[in-house]
Amino acid sequence: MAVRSNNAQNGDLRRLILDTARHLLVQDGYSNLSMRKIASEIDYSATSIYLYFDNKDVLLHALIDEGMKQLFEALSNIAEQHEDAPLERLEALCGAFISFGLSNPEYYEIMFQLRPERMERYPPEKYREARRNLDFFRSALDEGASQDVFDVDDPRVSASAIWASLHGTVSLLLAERVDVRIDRDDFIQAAIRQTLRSYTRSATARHP
Amino acid sequence: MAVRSNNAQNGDLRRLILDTARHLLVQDGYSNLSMRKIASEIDYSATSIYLYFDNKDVLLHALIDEGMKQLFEALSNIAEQHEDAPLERLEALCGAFISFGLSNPEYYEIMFQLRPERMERYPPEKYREARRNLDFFRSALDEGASQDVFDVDDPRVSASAIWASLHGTVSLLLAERVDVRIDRDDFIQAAIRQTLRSYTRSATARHP
DNA sequence: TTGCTTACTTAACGCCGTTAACTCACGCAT
DNA sequence: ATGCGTGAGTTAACGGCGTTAAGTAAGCAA
Repeated sequence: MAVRSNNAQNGDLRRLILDTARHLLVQDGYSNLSMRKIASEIDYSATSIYLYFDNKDVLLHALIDEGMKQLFEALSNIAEQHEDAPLERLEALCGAFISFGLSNPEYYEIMFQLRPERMERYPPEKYREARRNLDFFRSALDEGASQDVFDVDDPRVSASAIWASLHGTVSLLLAERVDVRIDRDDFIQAAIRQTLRSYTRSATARHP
Repeated sequence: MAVRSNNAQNGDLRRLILDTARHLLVQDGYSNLSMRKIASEIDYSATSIYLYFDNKDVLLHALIDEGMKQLFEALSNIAEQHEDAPLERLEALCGAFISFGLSNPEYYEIMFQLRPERMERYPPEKYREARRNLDFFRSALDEGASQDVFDVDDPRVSASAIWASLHGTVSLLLAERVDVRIDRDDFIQAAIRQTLRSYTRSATARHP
């Protein structure tokens, strides 16, 4: 209870739970994150958490949301650094996505790697927000296409395909599934170059 | 115990466990697969399983192995159907990989989506075997490069990058994370075309 | 017959998410 | 001042999990 007085005055136990959950997630990983641990970390009973979150999934969704916002910030920063150079922007966005995943593996796991069967369906409003991150890629493709830098059929589909490629790259790296004899940065560069090369209209153009 | 007499004579309880595990995995998914359920399914005590498998991870590895062999079969079949057409072969391999993932989601999950922290490190011999699957892609690139069909720097790296792209595609589809407004097959085709286009040396060649 | 081995079971430990029932201090109306 | 409702938090319990330690019973060898 002495401990408890550390807490911000009162009423925001919810906030405290969320902060602690984030902290434990990053420290111990998703698979070691439990309601009981979160509770004991802040000297409350496990059931207290249920006063503020319906269940573990809901708590998790709140964390996912934080992660999506962080990713949005990262991509947003990158995007405005290359405002009128779609190719460079797309390349930088790819790098930023991968780097976000590699620097925040625990967030990445809950954001993109949890199968839906183990999780309540992602609520639609949040889903929409999560998709904003994809829009950075779509816009870059769109603008690039109109400037004749890119050769794109359907930017929405292509953006998703790019995302898939980046997601695979991050996933394999996080799962340590890439051949150890392959240099990590070489692999990342190859993945990005592979992605870009598919859409860049070469100087000796494809369309006559 | 009446039930028990159904079993193959004796001694191959190990086999029975494995078959039951596979069955339950496919039926209920990885997240619902438990030692206790496997045991109760075959009317043995949960601890019996430990007479044949050191722990759940080891049992899982045995299942992963089965999956890897299945995938190998699938890719192998495809590869020999396009023996001397590296481009068509690569395209077919991509399609086969994705189709394997989508038709065997539970296998796919344990084979490629489990994070290593929740699993004992994949034993090196099995790791090597798993990598044989990647060799189909590497060979296609290799042969394609020597026939001047592909423009490849390092086939080992490129094969991994292709794999990443395919893995991302399957993962997003299985996790139902692709924009619902995008047609599933369009997405798959886009992903494959994106991958291929990065390596195909266009008729109006890139290198002068 | 005794004793060893093999194949399996029972009981238990310490985790987990979650529910139901409770306590108890505070603020308010009487 | 007294009683009461309410909100915030608790304890106890349920049924699940992986795993270990100890026990048991049948079969076989000497």
